Amino acid sequence: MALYESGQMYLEAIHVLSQSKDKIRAIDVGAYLGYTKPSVSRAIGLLKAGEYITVDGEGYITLNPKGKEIAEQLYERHTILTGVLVSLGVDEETATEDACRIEHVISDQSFAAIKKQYLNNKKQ
Amino acid sequence: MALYESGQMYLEAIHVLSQSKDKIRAIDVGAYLGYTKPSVSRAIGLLKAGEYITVDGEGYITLNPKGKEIAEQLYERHTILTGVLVSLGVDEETATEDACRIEHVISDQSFAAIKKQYLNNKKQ
DNA sequence: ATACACAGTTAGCCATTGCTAACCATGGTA
DNA sequence: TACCATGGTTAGCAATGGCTAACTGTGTAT
Repeated sequence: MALYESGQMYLEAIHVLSQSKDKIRAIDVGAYLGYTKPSVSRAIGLLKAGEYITVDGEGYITLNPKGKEIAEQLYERHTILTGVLVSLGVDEETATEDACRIEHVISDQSFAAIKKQYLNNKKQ
Repeated sequence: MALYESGQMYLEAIHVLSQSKDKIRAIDVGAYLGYTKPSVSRAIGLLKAGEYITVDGEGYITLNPKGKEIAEQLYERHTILTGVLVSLGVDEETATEDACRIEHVISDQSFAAIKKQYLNNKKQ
């Protein structure tokens, strides 16, 4: 089961939400991403089928190890990329939006290079 | 008439090809992008309808001012982003691939910030 | 009990953008 | 003339991923 950009967004959203709430349902994810219930419902179904998440009898969503790994990786990309852009003078909102799109298309190699440089700069 | 990511790719391809050839046809664009004739045919039709390009009676394609501006802007992004990644140690091929995807999703503000930083670094 | 609100699902539409199959038109060559 | 290569078009399929409309189920409040 392939995971597309859209699926990654949902995983990341669940991860972010779980940092401030302990019970997350589809409706929360939809509110966070600005998507409608049916869109979320389908996406959640696909992620469940792919074993990226578990949805309990009450509709509460948790990330499986597989999903969590992806979500955390994306979130790290998001954080670092936003940090890089902000450090270059880009405003927070724009930086976040751009990071959100770039995180899905950049290669591991390029991200690693950017991260290394960013952390080095920060130290000094 | 809206111009989507795909349309931008075609404009950029036409621009790049016109730096080494003076007569460009749909078939050349397809070969460059790795797309089939029907895909290119439709895309060219849309770009023509949107007045981004002109196609003469023999099928030769030229960028209109409107299309040229977009193509040049994208090409600049491509060049700079590739340069940035390479300067961070990313290999040429990966850098180009990533630049190709990032150039379509990054904001003007973020790109300007990256460009400024890159040119400054280069000078020293 | 009836009614309403809230969460979720199902069915099905639409856009973008690639593809294959199959066709047309033009030009060169046996 | 007959054939074939080349370039382009048309028709229609598929995947991703939003959307609306309309339904189900459950719990609360009048």
